[in-house]
Amino acid sequence: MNQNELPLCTGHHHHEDSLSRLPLPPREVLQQLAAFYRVFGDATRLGILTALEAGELCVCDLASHLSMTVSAVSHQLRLLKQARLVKFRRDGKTVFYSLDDDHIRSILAMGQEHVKE
Amino acid sequence: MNQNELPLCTGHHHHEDSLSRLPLPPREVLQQLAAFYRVFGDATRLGILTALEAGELCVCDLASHLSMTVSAVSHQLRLLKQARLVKFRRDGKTVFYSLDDDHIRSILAMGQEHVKE
DNA sequence: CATACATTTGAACAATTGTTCAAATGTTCA
DNA sequence: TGAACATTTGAACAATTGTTCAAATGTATG
Repeated sequence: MNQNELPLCTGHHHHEDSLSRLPLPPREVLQQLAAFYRVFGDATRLGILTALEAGELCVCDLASHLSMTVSAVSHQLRLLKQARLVKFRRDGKTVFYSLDDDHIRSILAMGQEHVKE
Repeated sequence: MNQNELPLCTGHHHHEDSLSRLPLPPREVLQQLAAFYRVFGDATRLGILTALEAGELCVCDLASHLSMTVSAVSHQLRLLKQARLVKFRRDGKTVFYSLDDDHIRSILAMGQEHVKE
């Protein structure tokens, strides 16, 4: 940050008081929150998530449904796992993925509603 | 995409039927939706948005509150404007930004709830 | 008009991200 | 065990992103 640029804000502006009363969430929390939203910020991952609204699916079916490489889908599934948006179970050779909880569904629905406007 | 990799999915798996009944949203819609979520996927922008929950603020106050360059904040405000998450009005030399509607507030609240878990 | 201040903009840079390809794991079944 | 299939993983690459710096725009006021 430029040391000379900060103090130049001399004006005591409209809602400066209420601002000083509002604590800025710690940087770590903002990063964590941003990381959460970022998981939804990719068309491939949204494709996976909306497909999983139909029920559990294996990697292979997801790939053919999205017309994407199995590898690419698997990489994205790893992120979705880490973010706890999907869960999985293994049945023999195939691994079935599904939405982790209904919370995810409502988040997806809300975004879709906003885009429609 | 690898042409040889797609047809290798020979298995007729668990919910393949319900999948074929679920239309994949067109790529354009998924991209649009992803772009929307992506706006929330940055700590600086989330800092701006949460600060604006206190009321309208000028660029300069936002910058000092976030301990960031005025320029950096202005760049991010441009994205927030484009995504229609914030609106603004000019009063003399200063420009006041505020949340575009209460819809944004509920989206922020929902994310915060998820992170707390 | 000239100066000062608030904000915006553009170019450049490092950092992050998504996909691909090739190779490695698991798992079943003959 | 060995062959076949489903999935995962790692390295590499292009594309995107956020910040910085310097310069440009507005806007009020002497």
